[in-house]
Amino acid sequence: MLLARLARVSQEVAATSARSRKTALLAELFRDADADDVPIVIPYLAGRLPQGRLGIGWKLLSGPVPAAIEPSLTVRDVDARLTEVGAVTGAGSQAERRRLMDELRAAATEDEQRFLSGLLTGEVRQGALDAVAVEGLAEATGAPAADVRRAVMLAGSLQTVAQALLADGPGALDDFRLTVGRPVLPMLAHSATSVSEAVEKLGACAVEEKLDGIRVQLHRDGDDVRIYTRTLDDITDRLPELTSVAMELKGTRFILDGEVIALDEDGRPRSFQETAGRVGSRVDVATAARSVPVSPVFFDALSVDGRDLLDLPFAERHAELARLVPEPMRVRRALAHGPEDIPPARRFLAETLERGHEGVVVKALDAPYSAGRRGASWLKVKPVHTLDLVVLAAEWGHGRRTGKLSNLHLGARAADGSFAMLGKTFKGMTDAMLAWQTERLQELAVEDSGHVVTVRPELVVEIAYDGLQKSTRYPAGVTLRFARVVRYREDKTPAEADTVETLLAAHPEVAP
DNA sequence: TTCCGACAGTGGGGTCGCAAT
DNA sequence: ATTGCGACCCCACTATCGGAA
Repeated sequence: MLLARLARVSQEVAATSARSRKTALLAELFRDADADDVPIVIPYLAGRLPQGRLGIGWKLLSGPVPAAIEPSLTVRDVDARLTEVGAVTGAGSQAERRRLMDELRAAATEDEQRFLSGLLTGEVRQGALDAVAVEGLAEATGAPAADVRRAVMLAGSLQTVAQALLADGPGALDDFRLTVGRPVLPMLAHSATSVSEAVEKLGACAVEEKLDGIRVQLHRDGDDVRIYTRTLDDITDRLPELTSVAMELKGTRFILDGEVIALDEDGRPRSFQETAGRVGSRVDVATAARSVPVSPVFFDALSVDGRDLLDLPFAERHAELARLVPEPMRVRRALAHGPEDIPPARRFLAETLERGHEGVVVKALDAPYSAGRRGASWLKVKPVHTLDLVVLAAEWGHGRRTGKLSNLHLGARAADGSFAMLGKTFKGMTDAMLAWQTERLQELAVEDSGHVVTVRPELVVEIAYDGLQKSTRYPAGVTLRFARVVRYREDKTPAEADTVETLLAAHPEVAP
């Protein structure tokens, strides 16, 4: 298949907002694709590369290269050339990669160049990722969409399912079963604002500690242990202590779902930054493991002794987990049978926070494991802090926010009367707020670099955030975690905004 | 007709690894 | 040694489509 065809379809998909039309366009494309094209076409459409990380970013794509007039590149050509670029390492590699990329871009037409840049910098934005592609694939092959979706969850990737489907037809879906050693997309949680809201919604449920660590899926098949992240990357080599744990558990064939977290001597959680740094270290793992050991905490069992547990109710899966994993390695939990158990569930949340954890996840006891979905049967509850901060600047938005001032620079009052920047946020804004702030901030503008509009610090905005973390980037030495806009406070003056001092006092554990 | 679940988009900060400076 | 880039951890929230109620 020609890259030009892919680029054109991608543009057409982006141009329509109707999901049914997107699905139809993709179905048509899949019908025309060779089975060999599919492992490339599918990830390209979702803005991914089959090779995973290639080390090609905006820097390598900068500068104009004359475009070809006639399309000649096939998707397989492009894939092979990108593999070649990714394989270049060592001294002088930057220049060689540059040369190869310029060569590739010169072989592409203008439309193809645009698609390639989008692909390599993560800006495909056509309003169709894997979920829409699943629908398109079902339409193209006549397989039921639900069956395709399930096969994708179990295979952990759409492209392998697509390839099998297009080569062998709907019957190929039967080959995708839960397999120990092959990662499954993990189930995710929605948010709830309170424990009572979550319990009322779910009925009989477990209230479990939410640990601020790294999600892991642990597979053991005899002597073979594999560990995967939320995005199904294999991190087995980075967590030797988890492999030891897997070998000591009672069963010999299982898939468990859990979290790893670094704890201090008292069993209190270390900061997320420490856990993430540890899990991210892959060069000298032994040293990293000595200075920041991590502990696993499991909360679900997907497969035990060759039995697929995904469709069992959570209560039964947890019983299997309890058979395999001793108490200290299972997440702490409390059971709630209905609204009458809301008070003890609230106490459990309070105790969890007291122990230094993030919050709780409330899980319906009768729900199956919805792999790869943000199931409504898991609800997380975390405390929210708010602050009144001053807008110092704003950045021009991209994509659907083009022409709108989007990303706000936030400041708190410092001791000397100036404002100390604490971070940025683009979250929580409605379209109406975006329109309003674009107008208002331009009235307050003192400078526009084309990217950042600096304003007089006069506008107060209420910001919600999850906590404070250390920062080397911002002057106060701290930054807000997951900051989002709640509302503008036109009733407040900058002199009434919160101060750095009170913020640090509220979070003594991270104060510099 | 209204409601609601699922999805995509919009990017945030931090840390690590690697190559270049 | 330091800096810049890319990858990948964590993540909240809104808008929209289209099926369910």
